Amino acid sequence: MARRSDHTREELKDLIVNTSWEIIDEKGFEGLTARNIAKEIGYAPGTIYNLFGSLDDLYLELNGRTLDLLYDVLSAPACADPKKTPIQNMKTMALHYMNFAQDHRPHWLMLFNLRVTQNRSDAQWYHEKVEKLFEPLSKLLEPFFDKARNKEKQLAARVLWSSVHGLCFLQETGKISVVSNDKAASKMADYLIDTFMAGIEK
Amino acid sequence: MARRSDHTREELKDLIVNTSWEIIDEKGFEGLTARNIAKEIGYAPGTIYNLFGSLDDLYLELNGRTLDLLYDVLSAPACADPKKTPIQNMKTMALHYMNFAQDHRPHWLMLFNLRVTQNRSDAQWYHEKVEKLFEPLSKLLEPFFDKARNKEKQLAARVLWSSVHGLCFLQETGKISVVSNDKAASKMADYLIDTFMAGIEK
DNA sequence: AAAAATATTGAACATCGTTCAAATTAAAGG
DNA sequence: CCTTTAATTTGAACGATGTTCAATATTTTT
Repeated sequence: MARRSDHTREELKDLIVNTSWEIIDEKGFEGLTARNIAKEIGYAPGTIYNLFGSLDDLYLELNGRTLDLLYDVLSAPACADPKKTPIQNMKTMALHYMNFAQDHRPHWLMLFNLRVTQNRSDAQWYHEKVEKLFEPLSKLLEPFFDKARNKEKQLAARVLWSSVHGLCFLQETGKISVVSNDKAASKMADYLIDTFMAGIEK
Repeated sequence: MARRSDHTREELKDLIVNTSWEIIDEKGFEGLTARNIAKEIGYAPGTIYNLFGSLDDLYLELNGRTLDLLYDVLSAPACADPKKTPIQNMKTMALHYMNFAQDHRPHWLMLFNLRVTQNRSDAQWYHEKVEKLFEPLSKLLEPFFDKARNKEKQLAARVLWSSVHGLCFLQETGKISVVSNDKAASKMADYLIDTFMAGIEK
């Protein structure tokens, strides 16, 4: 039996989240079970329920981490290179997003897993992380909208973001196979950005 | 025990699919279990496995139906009204898609459920149904591309379709809450279509 | 009528999320 | 240092799930 002085409550929570993260990396979301986590951290399954009310709460925590990582990727300097045009930066950002989806596939998929946090009105902090996700793109859009059209800029950011995501999701999950070719996905994103931005400039 | 002369093999298959469809309507995808179906049709759970190798096979069949229904919606005359501009028709089509997602929510969600048919290279007939989904939009795009740019038209259709879907998905699942307002989703679709098509016309 | 072929059954298996009384460990009081 | 109280950890147990497959029941063939 694990001694309760082995970890503080907070340490244990971190341990569970970290271990869960690795399990997802190795075995995918399907491999993430209470018993699996327990075995890995050397505690009993019940312990997880002492720290997290349910696995859904743990999922939310994990998704929070994924959102943080995703934000880091989208807000990287490479996506806001002053030597490049905003449109070029947008394409880079879209590419980064798609690479993120590939590199962290199981974690990224988990964000959109319908089983996870389905009927829960997600925590406020979660919504804030989501909100932050639109900011890097919104900044790139600034040159195209004067201050009076700030609302439209927000709209454009969300629409463009969702569109790129839509491409990425259909491509990555293969549910509605949008493209046959593998590298064609980024080409589609480029086409979307070029066309959409041309429409805005008009 | 159900007598085996009650239904032919094909009748039984239809019975299972139809009953499953209703269960999903009433209880959502979570309520669709082998035991639930069996109880409803008056057979034992094992019978389902005689007709469908696994529940995944049944899911595929159900998704096929949803795709058929969705095609009917997108190819409705209202979405190709000759008295309206192609862009107006596109907006109608997008609205129809979003309404479909709302009206047949559990079935529509099932199309993108990651649990379903994950590692299976889906049947050919399934891919054909998916392929057909792009056609109505592709037709509306025809006036904007001459014959030499047919490839680009196909690309545009897929990009635009995926983009609208991306909006709809994020909105409907609430995973990445794109809009606060309820009816704002269709407004975003309109903005996307207007801007994207303006970019194409340029 | 007997035998062969086919269809149906439902108990059994492994697994899941989750609960909670009991056991264990740490802290507080005397 | 011992006893009592509080907090933590446990793991068997519950009700589910998808799936299997020997046994049973039904139909067809001989």
